[in-house]
Amino acid sequence: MNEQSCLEFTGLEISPRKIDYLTFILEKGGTVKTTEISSSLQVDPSTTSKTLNELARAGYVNHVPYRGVDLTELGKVYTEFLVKRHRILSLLLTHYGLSPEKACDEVSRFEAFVSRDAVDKICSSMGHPMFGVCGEISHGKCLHEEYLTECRNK
Amino acid sequence: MNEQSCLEFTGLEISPRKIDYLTFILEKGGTVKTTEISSSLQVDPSTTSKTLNELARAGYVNHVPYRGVDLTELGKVYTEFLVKRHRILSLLLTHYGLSPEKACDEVSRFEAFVSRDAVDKICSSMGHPMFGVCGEISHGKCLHEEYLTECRNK
DNA sequence: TGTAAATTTGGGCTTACACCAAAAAATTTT
DNA sequence: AAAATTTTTTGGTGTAAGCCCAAATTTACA
Repeated sequence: MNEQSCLEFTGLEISPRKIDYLTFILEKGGTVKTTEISSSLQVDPSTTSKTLNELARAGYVNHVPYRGVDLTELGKVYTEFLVKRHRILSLLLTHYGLSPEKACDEVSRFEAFVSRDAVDKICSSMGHPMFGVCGEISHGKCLHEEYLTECRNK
Repeated sequence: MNEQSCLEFTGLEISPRKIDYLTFILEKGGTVKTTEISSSLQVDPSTTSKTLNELARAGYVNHVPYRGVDLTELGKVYTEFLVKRHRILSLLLTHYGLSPEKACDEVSRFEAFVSRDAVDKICSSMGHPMFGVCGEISHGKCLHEEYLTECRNK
């Protein structure tokens, strides 16, 4: 995976449920076992096993059978975007009178269908906030030109 | 369908594609033929026929076989909400730097998963705007108490 | 009335997601 | 180290939402 990989996704590649898998793996960190994911997401281990294979085939995780998974470089970059998207959108909704909890729930339902492009626009329109309602917002390694320029001019 | 029917939905009842069917039927008005829907949504008539049956079973349309469909009272109220949601969310996104067209496209992808409750909060937080980027925003027959009170006090 | 057009039905395919049972691999226990 | 237990995977199934094609049905019209 090269350095431009962060520019090569729309944010619409992953289904809602796979977002849960990836963010769990990112938050847990390191190598994660099938059972840990299964009990966290409350699904049968066989379901986890199959989903992990799909995520591996798509290049987001390394899966060593019977051993566990960890994020690939693409997986890390991608999942950081997923987290950022979640936090930006949640923060946005709280600006319209939703409680942090409700905002989080609401966003979890639709975030998979919000493009990276839209998130970037919202993010810069909000002034690249550093904190959301459910954690720190990392602007990651994929800062877009506009923000880099802003930073340089500080 | 009684007068309270407008209070008995979450906004999450309908799949993305069915939204297209219902809004087309609302916009076309009156009784709509299978073929009209098919050519507008670019799907096989057999697909339309089956979807119409599902919408009829769910109570949103009256379907007279070989004749066409029209919205039930519930269908009208519900679809007016769908349109309002689309317009409120599109308007919202344009406030974050998205063009009207991009906002519309973006919203079309995720609107099905935004609850009525969230839409109501966003709507009142925006001051119940009357115009969106893709048409007039009707606040319909299901105005919530807060807005009714506001109106009474004007 | 008979043919053409519209519509529906039946069958099949895909994606996403889930479960269970059984096989396989790893781990733990004795 | 071998046996027993636990974890993980595989294979089979099922549901729900879409979609298409081909064939049957109904309507419309010439």
